[in-house]
Amino acid sequence: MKRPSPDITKRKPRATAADVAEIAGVSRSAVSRAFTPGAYLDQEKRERILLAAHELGYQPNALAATLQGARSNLVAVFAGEMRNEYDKEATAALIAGLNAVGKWPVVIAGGGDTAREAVTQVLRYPLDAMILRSGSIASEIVELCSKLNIPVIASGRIIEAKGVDNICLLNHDAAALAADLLAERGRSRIALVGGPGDFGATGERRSGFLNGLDRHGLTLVGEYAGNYTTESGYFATERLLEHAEFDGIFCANDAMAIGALGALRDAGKCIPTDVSVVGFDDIEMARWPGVRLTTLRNPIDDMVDAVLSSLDRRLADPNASEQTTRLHAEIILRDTH
Amino acid sequence: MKRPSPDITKRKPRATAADVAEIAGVSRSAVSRAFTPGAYLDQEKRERILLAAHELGYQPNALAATLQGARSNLVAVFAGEMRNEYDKEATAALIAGLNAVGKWPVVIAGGGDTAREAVTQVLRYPLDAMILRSGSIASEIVELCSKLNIPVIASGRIIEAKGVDNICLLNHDAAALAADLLAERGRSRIALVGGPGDFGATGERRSGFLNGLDRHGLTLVGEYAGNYTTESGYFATERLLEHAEFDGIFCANDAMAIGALGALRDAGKCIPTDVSVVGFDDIEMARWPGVRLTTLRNPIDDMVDAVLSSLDRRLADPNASEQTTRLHAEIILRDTH
DNA sequence: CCCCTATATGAACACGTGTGCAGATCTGGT
DNA sequence: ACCAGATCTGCACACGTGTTCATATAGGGG
Repeated sequence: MKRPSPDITKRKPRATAADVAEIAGVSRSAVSRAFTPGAYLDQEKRERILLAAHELGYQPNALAATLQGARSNLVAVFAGEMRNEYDKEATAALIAGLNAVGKWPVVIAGGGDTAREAVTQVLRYPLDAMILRSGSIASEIVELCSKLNIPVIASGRIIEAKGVDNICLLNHDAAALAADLLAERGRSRIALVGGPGDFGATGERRSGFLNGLDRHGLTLVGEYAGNYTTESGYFATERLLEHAEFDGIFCANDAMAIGALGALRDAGKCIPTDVSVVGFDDIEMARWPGVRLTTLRNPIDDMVDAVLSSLDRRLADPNASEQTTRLHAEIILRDTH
Repeated sequence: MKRPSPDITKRKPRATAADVAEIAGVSRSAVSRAFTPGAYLDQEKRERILLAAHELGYQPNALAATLQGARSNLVAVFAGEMRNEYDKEATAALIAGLNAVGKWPVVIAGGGDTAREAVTQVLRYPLDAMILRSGSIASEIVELCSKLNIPVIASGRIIEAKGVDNICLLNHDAAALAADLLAERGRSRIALVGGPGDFGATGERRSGFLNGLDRHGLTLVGEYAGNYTTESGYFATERLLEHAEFDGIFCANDAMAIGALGALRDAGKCIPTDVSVVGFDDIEMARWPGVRLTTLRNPIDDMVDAVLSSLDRRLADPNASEQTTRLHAEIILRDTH
């Protein structure tokens, strides 16, 4: 009954297989086998062990198991700043999806130096994979993971690197659909609220939209860049109203489109009679009464499915070649076009 | 140079301290010491080791360290369904806060049986703590954690149980402030959009509001329960407009208040001239142009600070007595009251 | 020269688990 | 009664780490 460490600040350690073995009157190996389906073990003995385990709240320590080569089932998710609604919805769905298949997401939020340090620290754990939902410091992360043989899955942007799987929307095609929509409504004086240049999808959506307009012989009458927040959409639209006359406007995401709706209404415009508004993403808010935004759905469920299947593939065969999955947007017609 | 397991499906294992020791020409112990600040180790040798480690991308396996009694720094966060904006914002902030102090959140989303199973699985890891942001299956979780000596911190609801710390807003007092606000504006015919009964804060906010009204000699002219979504706020307000005449309305959260704004405007009411609207939480959207909702701030930063300091306290002294931290709401005056 | 101390180093152990191995027991067929 | 095979069980090892322990080396004061 010796207590090697009478340190009062230390928590009583959790029950171990040896503890269970003792009170169940069996060997430690038997306890391990009781938790291993298909292992040879007397039925009556197994029940006795599980009962004892339940009493103590014992479960095998997943980390100790890792040392024998078992998968950790821990997956790092680098979520970035999550400043806009779409990012939050997508991350929440991804977490739920991982949970559903028995993978446990260790989530890193934020950016800059804090995130860099966080990623480094998290890599001290034996991760099954790293999922990137933010592009910041991506190349450093990829390099670190590659040294550690940790598969990387990028979602929402393309990262060209060895061993990185990509899941990304066909932004170009989707934005072209927005142009079709406005043209078919007979809109001819079109404005654009774009995004910041440091995000890959911004350029794809812009060029896709311009391409689509071109197919209908249309060009932009005005353009202003926001930063994907609602406030910036409001502000951008105010500026556009000052300098140009337009009857259709495409915003590179829904948050900005909702800002645009506010600015147009405050300016006395009637939607969609005076101006058609088309957004991008189909966030929850776009469905709300009083908003009912026409938009292009950036399909979160498809994204999660693709990430999970990519994860499966990579775990089954670590040497599998890189794979890029491109997702298709769907037109959602509501009341603003 | 023997390969005990030529299994092609198995990933090449990460570098270990022994690998680093070999290429640096030192003992394995020296490698461990190189990563332990303050340990006796020749300066030149330490540099050589760190260089070799960097080359291999080596970092000590945090889980193996756990076996010697080190903290895992893993913290489970049970986030629930995250159906409304406030939950998403609060969870994102909590994750970022944990990251900032070197704790790594393993996030569980969802509810029901899936969540129950998920919690059980996650408890196989040696967690530093369990943070609850959802009340569903709370009592089961608390019992499991108590057996495993894992401290539990509940945020957003009070859980009366041994070893559980609580962080919770003073909902009653805050809702009473909303009543003051409406009364001071001279509103006399007041309606309420409440929440579902299975959430503790709902009752506190309702009784606090009624109490506040009573202090001004006012009573409700109408009441309808929503489910904390914007759609339900819109619907509830429509119903209230059918059956009662009111000039002030309090909604138990901002999402429903925003729905109420939509319903009131669609009914031709002018805000705040005809009707004052007060929400609860101060989500990001409440600040948006075109919304500018008057509301009561449910202070996320304070919540995160309280959770972190509770975590600190619990880790420093596992036998510390339970602690309940009550947070204060702040009145945010904008354009709807 | 010796002695004491501060510094440096590697061997060995402990942590909790899964599993290979060898031995024990049981089953059923001749 | 005997043997082959199936079923069961415990011992011992490996996994990657931090730390104690004993030992070795260097430095400084007498």
